[in-house]
Amino acid sequence: MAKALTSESSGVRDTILDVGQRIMAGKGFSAVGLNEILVSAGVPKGSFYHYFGSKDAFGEALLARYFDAYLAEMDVTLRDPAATMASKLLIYFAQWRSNQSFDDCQGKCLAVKLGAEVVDLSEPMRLTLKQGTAGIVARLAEAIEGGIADGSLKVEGEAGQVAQSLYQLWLGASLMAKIARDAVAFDAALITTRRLLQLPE
Amino acid sequence: MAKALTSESSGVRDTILDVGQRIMAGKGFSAVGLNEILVSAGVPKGSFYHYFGSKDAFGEALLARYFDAYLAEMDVTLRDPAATMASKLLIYFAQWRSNQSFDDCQGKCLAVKLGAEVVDLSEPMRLTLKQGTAGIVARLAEAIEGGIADGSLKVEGEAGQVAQSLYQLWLGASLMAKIARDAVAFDAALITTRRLLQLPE
DNA sequence: TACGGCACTAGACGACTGGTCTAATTTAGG
DNA sequence: CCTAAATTAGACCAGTCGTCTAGTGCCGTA
Repeated sequence: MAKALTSESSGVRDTILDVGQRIMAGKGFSAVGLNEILVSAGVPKGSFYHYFGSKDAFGEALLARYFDAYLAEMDVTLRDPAATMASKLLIYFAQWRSNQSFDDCQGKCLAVKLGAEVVDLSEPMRLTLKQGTAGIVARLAEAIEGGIADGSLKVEGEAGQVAQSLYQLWLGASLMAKIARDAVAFDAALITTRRLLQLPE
Repeated sequence: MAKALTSESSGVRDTILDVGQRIMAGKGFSAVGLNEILVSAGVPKGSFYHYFGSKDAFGEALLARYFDAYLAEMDVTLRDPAATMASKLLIYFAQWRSNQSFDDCQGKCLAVKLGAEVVDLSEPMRLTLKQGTAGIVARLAEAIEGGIADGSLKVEGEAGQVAQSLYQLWLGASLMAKIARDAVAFDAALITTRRLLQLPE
């Protein structure tokens, strides 16, 4: 019955994760009760503690799964051999922007939505976040180095430092976009991104 | 009794706000119950609803008060006539960094800590956040224009766009600092800040 | 001194939700 | 058909926000 409503990729555990991610991406971690997730997933409460040790452990699994998928998609975007590194980076940021669009629902970036809240709540969740964001920055740094190598972009200073700054810039832009509920933050971030990578406007 | 523990600047209302801010800056909004705040403040529940209509209204007052104080302090920092605009901006960001230090408690920036969580929870809180952050960006833009005028810095493009990007950059840096629990994010942000303002390293 | 009215405090209470856990049930294997 | 593991049902109580009724103390006025 309720199963048909979900993607039902591989059993109850993933269903809970799917639904939980959708709801928590909207309302945050603490504000969402297990009940809401479980009812919406059509899964009885008792099952939850069969698959997860606690709400915190659930949050950790949720973040880990999220970053796995995120990094995999990022690799797809940045690995295309038919494009310059600079253009692939611009595509990546364009995707970022549209992922945070307000049409479907605002903001699927869990680092922004849950990061600040969860970091002081659970050490395992913090470490998962730390590892995931480090992976993103590392890929960005690699892409920048690739762009220098293929001549499609230039940076002042170290690629790693620029990568870190770019990620922070877009993280902050996502937060501002959520606060202001418009996209001007992304416009500003994009202009600054081009400037830092010394790309034509 | 319990009064002596607080600053007791001007009555119960401010005490509740003081204590609430301290606790929520650590644990977030939803994760903190009124009880915890009120017990810690030595104020009975009945008083709370005399001063505030609801928890949401309380959060709104909290944010409004926070931004008032923040903008006032920012004005003090940026208004000193004896320094160049560039050096005042650098002082501002140095203050930002030390405000988010891990010694006392990590992170007093409520825009980072509460922003993403609260924005989808309460429209009044969102608008307070929007107004407050807009005030910060406006002052930053003004300072950049002043710095161009006094010759202490230069920017490519519009001052407002650079101001917006700088704020986003530091917002993101604060989030990363919370996640990683170190200050490398601020180092990166500072280097990029100097670059965007065309200041010597 | 007496009174009336107001600002505020006190904290019990209700209706409900939170996460957690144990006991019961279903399911699968031999 | 019996055992053992996988899964579920729902009890459990501490905690949630918010309401409500007394009660306190302090005014200004007379």
